[in-house]
Amino acid sequence: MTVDPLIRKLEQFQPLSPGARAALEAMPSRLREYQKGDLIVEADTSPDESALVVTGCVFRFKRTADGDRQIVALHVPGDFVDLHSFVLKPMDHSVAAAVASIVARVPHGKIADILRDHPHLTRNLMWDMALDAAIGREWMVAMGRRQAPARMAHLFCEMYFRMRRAGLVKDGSFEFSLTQQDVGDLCGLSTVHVNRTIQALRKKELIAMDSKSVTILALEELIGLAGFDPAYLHLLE
Amino acid sequence: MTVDPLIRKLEQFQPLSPGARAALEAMPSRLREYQKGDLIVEADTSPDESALVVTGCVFRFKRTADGDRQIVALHVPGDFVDLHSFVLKPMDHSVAAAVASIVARVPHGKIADILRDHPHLTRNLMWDMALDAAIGREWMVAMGRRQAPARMAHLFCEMYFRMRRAGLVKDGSFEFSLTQQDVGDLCGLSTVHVNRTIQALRKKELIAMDSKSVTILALEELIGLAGFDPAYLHLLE
DNA sequence: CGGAAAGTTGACATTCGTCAATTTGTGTGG
DNA sequence: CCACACAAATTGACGAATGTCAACTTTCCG
Repeated sequence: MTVDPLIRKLEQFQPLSPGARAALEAMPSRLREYQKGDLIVEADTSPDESALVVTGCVFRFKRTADGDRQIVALHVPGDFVDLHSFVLKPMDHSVAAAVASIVARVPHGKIADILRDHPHLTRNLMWDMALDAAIGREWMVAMGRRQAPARMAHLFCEMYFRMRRAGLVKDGSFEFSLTQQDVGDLCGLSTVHVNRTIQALRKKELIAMDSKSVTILALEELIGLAGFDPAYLHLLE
Repeated sequence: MTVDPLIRKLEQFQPLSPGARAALEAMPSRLREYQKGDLIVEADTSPDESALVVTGCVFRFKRTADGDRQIVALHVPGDFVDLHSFVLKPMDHSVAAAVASIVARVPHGKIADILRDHPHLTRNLMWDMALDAAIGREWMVAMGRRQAPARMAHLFCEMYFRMRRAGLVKDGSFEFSLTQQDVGDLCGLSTVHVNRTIQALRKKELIAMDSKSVTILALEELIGLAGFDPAYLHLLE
């Protein structure tokens, strides 16, 4: 089912009642497919649905007045991308597909219905919002206080653990077909600098990377370089 | 009353029912006073209360493995500092007083009671959490994509508007007695660079600043330099 | 008055960005 | 299957932004 990864994630906070789980599973949504780069939600609009990643990878971004792009969040299957648009409108940022993705669009009215019928579920969703914010805080630390190699190593560590929670890591590698420019906009670096930093990580044999995926070759060393502590992801295992 | 600024802020989302407002006003809390630098909540602990700023200024910060500090949020009166700790524990960051401050500590149990009795209030609190996240996103853009002068100008613009919402701006100036080192840890810059950048802003006569306060001398120009768009603050006026 | 914390300055090193060119990869039409 | 077109990756040279270190000065407070 399309909501399985979401349910698995939400239950890391507290178990859902059978009724709440059933309500989520029955949650009406339109499935839509997007190609890499497609805009899913545009900044300044006030959507009446929220997007749930089913397959692929989706990011949220803002632009500065002079057109520079900064990616402010990256979402994997099971993530509720813009749950906040349920309460906070208009959108202060845009949402786009990082790779070819399938996204479920859930009407806000339905979310309201489910929360009315299952008040306890509210806590789970607040937990998810809070988790999102915690990831954002860690990105702030990375951008403000880590230099390029550690910053990118940190990104790869985070994606490794988040993809693993979604069950999408095999033999240390996971799908990651972002452009080096995308990575630059993620980390607040220029494309050229991203390129050189990736080469350094490769030379140290910490990661392998092609246009489709990233492979973690030496997790411990990568964690050390990044100064990574997975606590903020609130993983179970 | 200590919760007045909070109520005023929450009603920017949607009006509170008289019952909900009364419940907030009657919300039990211990008032505590902190001196500049005092730790209010420590990272890795699991507090059973959340902090509400009554007076002063409070920030949240994380440290990297090698001890560097990054401030990830700054809170003015009326802000619920760590509402997320209601659902997300343990804390992934610490909270400290940026200046001498009075803080109300509200037990999570009481928050749960109020939300049970006034389910609609939940939306207002989710809105507040979402607003917090929106501010964080804007900081990410600043740290990733703006250089020092614009980054600091952006900080001053944001604080100007947030302090104004809290009713704390007079003649373009507001209390701001952070150290230049604090500002560096806010913006992801070194103390020396902060110093030089402030001097540049002064020379352009955009701001005036002493150890206690900031005065905005030329708001329009400052906004232009920062590339500031207040939309993300969801101000009413 | 004394001392510590904060602010300021100069010299210098490093990181990172920009520009422009080149190479590699990838998909499409013939 | 080949040739072309275009996007992405890579490279080198250079300049700009920012960090570091070590002084020195000012402010604040007891």
